[in-house]
Amino acid sequence: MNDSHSTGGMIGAHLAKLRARNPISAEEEQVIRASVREIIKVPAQGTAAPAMTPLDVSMILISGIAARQKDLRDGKRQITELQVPGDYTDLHSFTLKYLDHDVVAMTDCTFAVVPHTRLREMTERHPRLTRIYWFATNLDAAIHREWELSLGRRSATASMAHLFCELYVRLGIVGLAQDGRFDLPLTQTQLGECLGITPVHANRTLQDLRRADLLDFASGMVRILDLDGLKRTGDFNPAYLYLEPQDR
Amino acid sequence: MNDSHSTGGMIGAHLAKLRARNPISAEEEQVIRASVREIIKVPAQGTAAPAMTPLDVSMILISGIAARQKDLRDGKRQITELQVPGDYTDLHSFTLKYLDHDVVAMTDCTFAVVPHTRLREMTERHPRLTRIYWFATNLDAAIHREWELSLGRRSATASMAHLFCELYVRLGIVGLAQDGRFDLPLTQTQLGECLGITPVHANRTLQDLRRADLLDFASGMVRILDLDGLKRTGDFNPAYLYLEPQDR
DNA sequence: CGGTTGTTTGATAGGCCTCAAAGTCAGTGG
DNA sequence: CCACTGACTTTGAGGCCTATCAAACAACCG
Repeated sequence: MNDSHSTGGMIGAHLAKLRARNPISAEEEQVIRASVREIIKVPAQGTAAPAMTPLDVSMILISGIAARQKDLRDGKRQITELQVPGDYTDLHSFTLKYLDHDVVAMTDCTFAVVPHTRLREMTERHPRLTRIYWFATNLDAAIHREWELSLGRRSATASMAHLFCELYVRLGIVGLAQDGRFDLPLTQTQLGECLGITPVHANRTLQDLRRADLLDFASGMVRILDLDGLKRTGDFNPAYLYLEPQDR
Repeated sequence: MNDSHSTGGMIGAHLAKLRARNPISAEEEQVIRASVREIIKVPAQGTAAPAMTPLDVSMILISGIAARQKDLRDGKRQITELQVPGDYTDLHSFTLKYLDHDVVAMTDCTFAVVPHTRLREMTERHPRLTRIYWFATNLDAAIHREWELSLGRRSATASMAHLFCELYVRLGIVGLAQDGRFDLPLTQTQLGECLGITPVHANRTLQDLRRADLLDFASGMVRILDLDGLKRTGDFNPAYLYLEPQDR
């Protein structure tokens, strides 16, 4: 039917993300691999999934950094969540039918494309996998809530620290962060769009963290120098990332 | 098994909310009614579902206003979503197993309690209902994203206007708002906790809207005087509430 | 090497916060 | 029936955090 070796072979990060939260059997892994129809590339700044448009596929991010973003009439932009490799960037389009936001590629990205027809089959035949993917979208909502807390109540410095902590954990799960280091090819403007601040203030906020010897962010590379201190200034508690494996 | 007449009979608002987005058959309605184990009351300020605690039931709000809220170390509080009658306030606890936030009663509330065991049965036997409830949690996430946009990019006045527009639509769906009027027994402090502003500023923001003849909010009653104007100042577009019925 | 994109710095402005106190109103009890 | 209380709303003054505007600096690129 589909060539699950050439396509399903690239979703190692996705399986790692799932397995960090629930056991996945060999049979389930096979179903997941077989759900992928094709692999596509989206260049930096490109739109992977447009808002307000009927969709019949969902996409798993294989490589690169993507984001959900919403725009205001006056051109102001808010990123509501960052996506890292392994994330199902628009699994929710399966039930929503269209998206209330754009999914955009922050860097050059590769995606695995999964037709909604196969997700529908999954809900008919694989209730446990269905619960696991339902959980995955609920995890996105939990991240949204934590960002609401940052946007509403945390200072810019605390929000920035919190964001780096979150990314360190999420990238670590899929093997893309270790020893306090990870690649993050985002501009300061884009970081500001995550935190609801201007590029100028994003810059000054990063300088704060640098001056406090908490982390260094330069040329797309993050070096966390004091993880405990960073967690403290960001009021970071990873419970909202649901890292303990559970039976679902 | 359970007395679905005495318990399931109170979820009319819930069915109305579901039917605004998808057809629900008589058989499915029966499954939903039968899923309710009991009805409980939670007094104003009480915690309906505590954060960070293993849960084995989910709850449908029957009457009253509830909220998801997250706290910061320093006591600052952020409400991440308001819940109105008909909403499944913690359906996501079925897959999350514990919540990253409290569900608190803003007013005296009544809830229908649904054991997770019955939700699990639903995922095994009723794939279409599963998709519909999956959608319901994705709708919560969409609301979270819209609030992120308010918190990050909208002015306090615009955010406040937007919030009233959202509540007018959501309460209208379940028959609790009409002709620009609805009950909203919240304090200005609580409204501020939704928007990430202080009580003092919430007060001044409400005065702005009053002075602009957009709406009046007094003694727990909202009167929208100029809905179009309110939508314009709040940059409100209801697309994120997914109001068109779809096959799921 | 000019052009473009992104970062950094400086000066000023403004939205929202903080602190403080007065005003309003419903409920309670003498 | 009138203090009295407590919760909430409103007003005022001053200050801080972040935005805005402008320009210089740095880095990459064809």
